[in-house]
Amino acid sequence: MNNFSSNPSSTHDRLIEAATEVFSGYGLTGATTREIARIASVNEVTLFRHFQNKEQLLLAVIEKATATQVETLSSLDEWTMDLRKDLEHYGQIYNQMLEDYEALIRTFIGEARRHPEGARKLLSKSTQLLRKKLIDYLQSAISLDDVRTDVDLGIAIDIFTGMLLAGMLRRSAMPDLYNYDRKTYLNNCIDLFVRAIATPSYINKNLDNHYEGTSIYQ
Amino acid sequence: MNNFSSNPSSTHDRLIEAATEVFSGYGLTGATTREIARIASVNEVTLFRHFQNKEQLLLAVIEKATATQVETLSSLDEWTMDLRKDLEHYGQIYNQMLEDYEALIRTFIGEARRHPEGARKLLSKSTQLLRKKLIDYLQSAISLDDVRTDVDLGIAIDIFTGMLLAGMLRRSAMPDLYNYDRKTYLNNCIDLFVRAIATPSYINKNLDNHYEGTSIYQ
DNA sequence: TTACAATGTAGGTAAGCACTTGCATTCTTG
DNA sequence: CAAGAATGCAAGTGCTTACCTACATTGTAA
Repeated sequence: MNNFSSNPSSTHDRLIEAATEVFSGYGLTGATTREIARIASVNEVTLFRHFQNKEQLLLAVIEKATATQVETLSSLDEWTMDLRKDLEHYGQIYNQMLEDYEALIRTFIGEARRHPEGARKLLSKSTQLLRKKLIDYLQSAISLDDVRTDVDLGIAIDIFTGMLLAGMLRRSAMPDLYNYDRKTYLNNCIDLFVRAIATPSYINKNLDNHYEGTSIYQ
Repeated sequence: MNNFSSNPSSTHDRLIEAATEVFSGYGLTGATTREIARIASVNEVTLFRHFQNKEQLLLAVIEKATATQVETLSSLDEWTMDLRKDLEHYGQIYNQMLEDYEALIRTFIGEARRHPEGARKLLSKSTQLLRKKLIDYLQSAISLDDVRTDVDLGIAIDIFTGMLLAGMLRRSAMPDLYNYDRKTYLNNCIDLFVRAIATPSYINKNLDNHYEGTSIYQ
């Protein structure tokens, strides 16, 4: 469900798309302007007519990608206030985004330390947006007595998104090594997370089938 | 015949060390044999006398790194059978390993898809060792009624190590963006994880200070 | 001392890279 | 149609790369 591109036929946009593909596939240093031009079905000289150099092209790729991500996330705002259901929804969207941009994300994880300063900052933009949204949501879930008051929401969110990121990396790097699929992993993440941050009352009402009869609480 | 020994500061070993440093810092494609030789204080020709080509050198680097990791993990076997304490211990060791090999791990995450087949398999070796150990441990914790029976241990472990991996990546890529330190993050991961997989009885006995008096279980 | 293995030095090759120049061709638009 | 803008094409520049060849120097062990 790759969702780059807005005006596919313009040379400028085709170059950005091609660059996204090549940067993703060969890394920032491994990508060549020749190959990018070839993929865009454009002469290499044209590439340099549109972008001053390779780095400017990279910046354009980043800008486009983060804009798309932010756009996707901004359209999300309907909460059902059912903790487990809402997290599932968000988790799915976020996970989809991770998979769409898998190659690019990998590339940046690998080269973030040594390459353009702006890259990191631009990348963190969509991350921060999601983070803020989820924190606000969990805050309201606390008001409903669904989430415990002694949870550090910022860290919890980072752990949650981290689980999904790590899952994506694992899945795509060694697909045959683990005997469960994306959906199963996602469900386990959410179950695990909800169980970890929810109040006993929420857990008792919504989750436990195994232990409700044998509870030691009294 | 070439009979290069494994003398501590032998040319061979110095080359591997230097290669580790340069591969880590510049990426697999970005690393140059010139720079590796320079760091090893060795002529570039000597590098090619010891390793047939750049790729063989890379394989040697991987082999050494995973051997070190496996060695570290193998020396871990004393469990106290205090779930939270044991996970804390393991989490610290694992996290330390992640930080020690941060640069190399980043590089491989970035280039695992397009580079030597053996790399992935070698990398997964130490991962799998740890995974197996932790699964066995959690299995015994189930016997003690500390961990719920309806937890998929394999997935749970992957989620746990994933949280730590993601934390390391986040910390090292954008250190100033998050207002908590490694130790705090680690503690939160473990708390969260234990609370997610433990039985109500374990949680009640070992964790809850806030809710024990107001439990809705009856 | 002799012999040999490990290393250094100097120079080179063939390829690939980002990026440029000059000019011809097409496309768009008034 | 006319004119300017966007693109193609051929060739080339200067640099860097992995890797090689030939020969000289050192350290070590018999």
